[in-house]
Amino acid sequence: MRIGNTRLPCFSSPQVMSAALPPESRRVTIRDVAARAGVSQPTASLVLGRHPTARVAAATRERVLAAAEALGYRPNVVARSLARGRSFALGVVVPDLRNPFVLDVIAGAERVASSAGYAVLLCDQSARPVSAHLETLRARQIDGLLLDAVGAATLPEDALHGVKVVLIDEPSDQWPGVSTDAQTAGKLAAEHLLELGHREMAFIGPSSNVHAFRMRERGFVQTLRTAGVAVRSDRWRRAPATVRGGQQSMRALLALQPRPTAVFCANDLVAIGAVKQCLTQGVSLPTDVSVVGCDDIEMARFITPELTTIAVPARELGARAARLLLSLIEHVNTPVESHVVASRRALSRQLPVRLIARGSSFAAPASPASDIASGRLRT
Amino acid sequence: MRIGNTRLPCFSSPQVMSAALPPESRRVTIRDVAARAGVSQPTASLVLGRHPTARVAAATRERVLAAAEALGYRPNVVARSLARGRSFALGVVVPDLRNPFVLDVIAGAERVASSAGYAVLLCDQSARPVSAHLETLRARQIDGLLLDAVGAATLPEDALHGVKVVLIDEPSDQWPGVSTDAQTAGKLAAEHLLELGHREMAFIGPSSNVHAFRMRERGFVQTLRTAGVAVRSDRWRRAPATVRGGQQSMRALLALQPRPTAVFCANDLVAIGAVKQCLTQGVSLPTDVSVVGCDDIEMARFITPELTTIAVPARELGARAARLLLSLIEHVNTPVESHVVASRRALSRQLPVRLIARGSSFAAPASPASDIASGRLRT
DNA sequence: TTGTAAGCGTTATCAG
DNA sequence: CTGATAACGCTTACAA
Repeated sequence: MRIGNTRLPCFSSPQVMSAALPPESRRVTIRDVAARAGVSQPTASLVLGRHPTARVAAATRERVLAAAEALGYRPNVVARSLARGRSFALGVVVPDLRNPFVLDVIAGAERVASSAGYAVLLCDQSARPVSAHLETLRARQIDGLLLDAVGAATLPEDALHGVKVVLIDEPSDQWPGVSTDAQTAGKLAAEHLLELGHREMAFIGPSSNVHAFRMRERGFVQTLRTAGVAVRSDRWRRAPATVRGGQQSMRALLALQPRPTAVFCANDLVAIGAVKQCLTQGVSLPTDVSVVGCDDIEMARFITPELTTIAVPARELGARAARLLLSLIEHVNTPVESHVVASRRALSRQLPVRLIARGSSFAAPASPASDIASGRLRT
Repeated sequence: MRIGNTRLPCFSSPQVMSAALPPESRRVTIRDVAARAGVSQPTASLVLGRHPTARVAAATRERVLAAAEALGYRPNVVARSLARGRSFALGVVVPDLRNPFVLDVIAGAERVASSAGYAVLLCDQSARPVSAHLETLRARQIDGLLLDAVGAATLPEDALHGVKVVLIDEPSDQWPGVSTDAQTAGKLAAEHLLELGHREMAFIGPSSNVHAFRMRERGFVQTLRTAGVAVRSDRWRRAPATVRGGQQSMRALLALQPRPTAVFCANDLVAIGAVKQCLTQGVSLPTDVSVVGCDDIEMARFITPELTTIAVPARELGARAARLLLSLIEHVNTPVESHVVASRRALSRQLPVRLIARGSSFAAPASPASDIASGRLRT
C-alpha cells in the first residue's frame, strides 16, 4: 500500500497543475483540502473541525467546504483523537451478552452514542474479566465508560482514574448512575399475586451483588411481609439468572410439600426456565402454579403460556445512561457546572416499571396446592 | 484536566531531579519510561512496541522494562494507530442485534478479535443504514470489516476501498468469506420431514437477498422435488425473519385447505412464531403440524414443544470470520502470500450443520390433514 | 482574518 | 546497538 508517488508531481495528468485529485492509493487529508482551496492547513482545520461558526471569512469558508466536498474529504478520527486528547469512544461493559435485556440496554446506549458521533466499544464480562476490559479500554483512551451491573465497588481504585463513569442499575456515591425502579418491580409482582389470592409464595433469583436483583427481591419480600404473608426460606431459591437456573430451582420448588402456588423470578430468563420446568413435569400453568418474571424481554410474549412480567424500559435505560455520560464528558469545566448537576439529577431519577399481566399468572387454586402435588403422571 | 505544570520543572518536589513520578494528572508516556530508564525515547519504543525480540542490548531492555513496570506504563493505542497507520480495530456490521443467532456470531468474532488485541466496533444495520456505518468506521481507520449478510454486492464501489473485508454467509468473488452449509440445512430439514412421512410441506422465510436464507430454501425445495413431493406456491410464505413474521405466515398457512402438515422455517425466530401461532389457534404440535426451524438458538430448547431445528455453529462462524480477517490484515505483503491463500481456502470451507430432532416434529397424521383443519374450538 | 509553529504519543528511517 | 530526526493527520495557541 501507499507505494511510490505520494508527493510527486502528477506526470500522468499534466493539465491539472495544482492540487490534483490525490493519487487513488492515498486517503484525502485536510492538507489536500487546504491546498485545493488555496488556504493554509490550519485554516481548513478551523472550517472543517468543530466550531462550525469559527472566525473565518465567509468566502474562505466556502472555498474550503467546496474543496472538501470535491475531494471527498473525511476527517481522520484517530488523528483528531490524538490531537484533542479525546477518542470519541465510549466503553460499555455488560455482564452477559446472552441476556436479551442487556442487549436492549446496549441498543439504547449505542443509538445515543453513535448519533452523537461516539463509537461504542462493547465488552462482555462473561468473555473476559472486567479488569482486562478496562485495561484495553484505557489504552484506547476512551472518554467515558458505561458499567452495567458490574459491581463497580469492587473495582481497583485507579482502574477508573481519569475516565468519566456512569453506572447502570447500581447506586453509588462515587459515580453517577441511572437505575430502574427495581424495588417497585418486586412490589408490583407481589401485589399482583396477592390480588390473585396467592399465599404460598416462592422466589428464584441470583445471589449476586447486582443491585437491581436485590431490590426486586426486597420489594417482593417487603410487600409480602406487609400483607402478613409468610416468607419461607425453603421457598427462596438461589440460582444463576439464566433459563437453566430457573429450571433447576423450579424443580426444587415443585418437590416441596406443600408446594408454592406462585413464583416470582428475578428476571424473565429465570421465569422462562421455571415455566419450562413446570411443563416438563406436567404441572400446568397457570392453574397449578403462577409464574411472574421481570424485564419483559421480547421472548416473554412468545412462550406458552405468555409470561406475566414486570416491564422494565431497557432501551430507555441505556439511552439515558449514555446521555448522562455524554453530558458529563462534554460539560467538563464549562461555566455551566450547575447545569450538569441539574441534568444529572433529572436524568438519574429511577425509571418506572409496570406490570404486564399475561397468561402465566392466574387465581390461586382453591384447594391446598399439596393435593395435586406430584403431577408426574402426565407426559 | 491537564492544567499547568505539564512540562515545567518540578517545583513542588525538588529532591527528585530526573524523571520523577509523573504528576498524577498526566498519563505515563513512553517518554517518561525512556527518561527513567536513561535511554532515548525511540529505544524505549523499540523495547515496548511490537518486535519483542528487537535489536536491543539485553541490559538496556531490562532497564526499560523495569522502568515501564515501575511507572505503570500503558501504551496509547491512539498514538500508535496514527503512527502505524493502523487502528487495531475491526468493524462488525450485522443485520439485526435482536436476533440471537447474530449475537452468537458477534460473540465468536469478538473473542478472537479481542484476544488478538483488536477492538470491535459493533454496527447494527437496523439502527442506521450500512453506508452511514461504513462512513463512521472508515473515519476511525478500521483495519478490517466483517459484514454479516448485508448484501455487500449492493454497496457503493468505493465504500470499502482500502479496507480488508470478510463476508459472513454471503459468497462473492470480490471478497473472501466464511459460510455455513445452508443448502444442506434445508436438505436435512426436508429429509427429516420426509422420513416422518410428511408430504404436505410448507415453507416460511424472508424474501431478502440474504444468501443463507436462499440456500436453506433451495436445499429444502430441491430435496422435496427429488423425492417427488409437490411444492405448492400457496404454501410458500414470505415474511420477515422474525417471530412476528412466523406468526403471521403460520396463520395464513393454517387457513389453507388442505392444510400442510409440516413447515420448514428459515430460522428459529420464524419457527418460534409459527409454533406460537399454532398453539394460539389450538392446533396441537407436533401431532397436527410439525415445525422445523434453523439455527438452534438457545431459546429453541425452551419453548414448548421444544423446537426441532438445524444447528448452525454461529460462534464458530464468527470466530472463523474474524480469524480469516486477521490473517488477511496481518499477512499483507509478506513473503508468505501463498500461506494466505492456503489458510483462506481452509478457513472458508462451509461450516457443517446438523439436525437436532426435538418435540416440534412428529410423524405425519395418517388421515388427510383437512379432516382436522379448523381447530379453533379448543381454547 | 489568516498563516506559522508547536505539539498530541507513537513508530520508522536513518545516521552514528 | 543506539539515538537523533522526521513523520502520522489533526488541533490550537500565537503571531502576522
